[in-house]
Amino acid sequence: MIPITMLHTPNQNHLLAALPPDIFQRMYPHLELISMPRGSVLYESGSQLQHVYFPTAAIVSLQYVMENGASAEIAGVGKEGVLGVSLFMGGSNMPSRATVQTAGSGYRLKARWMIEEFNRAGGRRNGALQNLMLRYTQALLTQMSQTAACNRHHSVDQQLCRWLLSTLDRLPSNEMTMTQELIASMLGVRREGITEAAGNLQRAGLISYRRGHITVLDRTRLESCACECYSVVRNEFHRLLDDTGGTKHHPPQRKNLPLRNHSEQHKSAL
Amino acid sequence: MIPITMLHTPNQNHLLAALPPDIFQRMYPHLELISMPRGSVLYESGSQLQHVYFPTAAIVSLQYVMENGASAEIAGVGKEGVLGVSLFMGGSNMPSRATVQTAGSGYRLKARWMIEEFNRAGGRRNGALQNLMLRYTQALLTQMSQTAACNRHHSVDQQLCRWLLSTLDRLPSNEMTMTQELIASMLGVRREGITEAAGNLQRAGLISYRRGHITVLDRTRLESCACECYSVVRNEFHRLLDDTGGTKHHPPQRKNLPLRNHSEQHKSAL
DNA sequence: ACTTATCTGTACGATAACGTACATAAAACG
DNA sequence: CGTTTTATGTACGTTATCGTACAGATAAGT
Repeated sequence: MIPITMLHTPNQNHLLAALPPDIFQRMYPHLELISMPRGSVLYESGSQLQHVYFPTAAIVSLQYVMENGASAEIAGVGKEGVLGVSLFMGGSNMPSRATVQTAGSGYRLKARWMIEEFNRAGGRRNGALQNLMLRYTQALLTQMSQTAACNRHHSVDQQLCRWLLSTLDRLPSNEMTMTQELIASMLGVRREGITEAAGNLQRAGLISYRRGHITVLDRTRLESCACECYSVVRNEFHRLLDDTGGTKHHPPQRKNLPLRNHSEQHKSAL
Repeated sequence: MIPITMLHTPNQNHLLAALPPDIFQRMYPHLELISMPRGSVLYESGSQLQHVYFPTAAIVSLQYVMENGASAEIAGVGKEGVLGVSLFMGGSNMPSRATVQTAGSGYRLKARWMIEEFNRAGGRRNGALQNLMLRYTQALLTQMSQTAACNRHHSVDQQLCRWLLSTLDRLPSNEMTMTQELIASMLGVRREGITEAAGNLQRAGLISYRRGHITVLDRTRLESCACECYSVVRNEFHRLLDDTGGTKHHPPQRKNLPLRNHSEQHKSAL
């Protein structure tokens, strides 16, 4: 068996991979590999940030927990992102809680180091790290906006599709370890609602699952059952973060056609 | 009558007012006073940003319009904020549309000037403008998160209260010019839903209204009918932006008690 | 003053999602 | 192996919100 340390390198995180070599070299000795077991909390809402986290294999959920205990995921972060943007945005703590949703690993960096490097000026423009982090934050902003609109207008079925797809994008295979209960708490709905929605998808042959394991069988059809929110967010991430540090412009990648939602009939394809 | 130009000065916008004198002096000649009539669109989703806007009296709504035409406000911006954060975040266009919700005026600044000043390094740390803008963006992020969670879990009645309060905070008086139709499109609900919710509030004596004009009569009780979201966002804005440029820490201002929401009985006070 | 446009009130069936309760099934554990 | 825990399925009444339709009321326009 290959030693586990060989399986992990910082540039499995897309942001770390996109850094120019000189900055990465400077950062490297400060990067600390950590494992992120499912359920662990990287930081609580309101607590002081000690580190920023760059997931490589793990998926972390930013969720807001309301006073009555109800919760809702407002964004997900995987290998494409970083946790703790508030650190360099000037608030020293995050407004939400960060919980590991899919176990894996990642790298972390001390808050102080991150802040200093973020504020380091590179020539007449600011540093590439700052540039990258701000672009990521902008993408995160889009993700949150879309979540807000999605929560307002789209059905649980559509949101489940959206969630499955964006989770899939952060995973190496088409199988995920995930209970319906957990998905329900992400989407902020009842567990029974997920049972039903997932049942529909399974009957239609889009996914299959067994006690905590979901396998996506037909990604294309899953996309056509999801609301527009999935592709809007994905396209924005590509637009902002695909050209790694360059200045050339990307046109919007592609645009999914409208599918089905609250207002129209749905489940027709299920 | 006092000439209208006397009524408008840049520092009616809190961000402009919080700038250190030297930066403000440099910025001043580039600030352009504009009027923002209701319904005008400062920018469309996806369009290139030509300016950033600092409202003084106007209130602007960031709303996401879905493919089927349904819309939802994801954040509001008034004299406490700025429009066009994407500009310095690295995306050159916004993901949402910015519509003037309450007529008024504001100042704008050419995109190029803003970007250059944003990236100007001040000593070993970056400029105060950058610092301020990032803190504001962080507050905006909180607002969006909260909107997402609120859309998921809170009733129309609660959301109306929340919306009225946050609008009130951006106005000089306790009266606003606003139709139910318009509020409905902000909250992303039916107009009839607002008629009912507003009727409840009026019957309870918290507000009074007549064809497009709403007057808040009892702010305190209105707060106790709103969901926690209102105070969470307000406190975060204070925390991040009240100590203008200083480094001292604010504790959370105050914390409203839980009130009523979907899960509990509501309308009891109405 | 009269007409027209716009805004507000009300009603009613439809429906998505909820809360609750309990049954079955599949893992985990001893 | 059997027992316990955990995950999933199902059912049923309740509720918030929707969609639609239309009536009355207030402001604006001519």
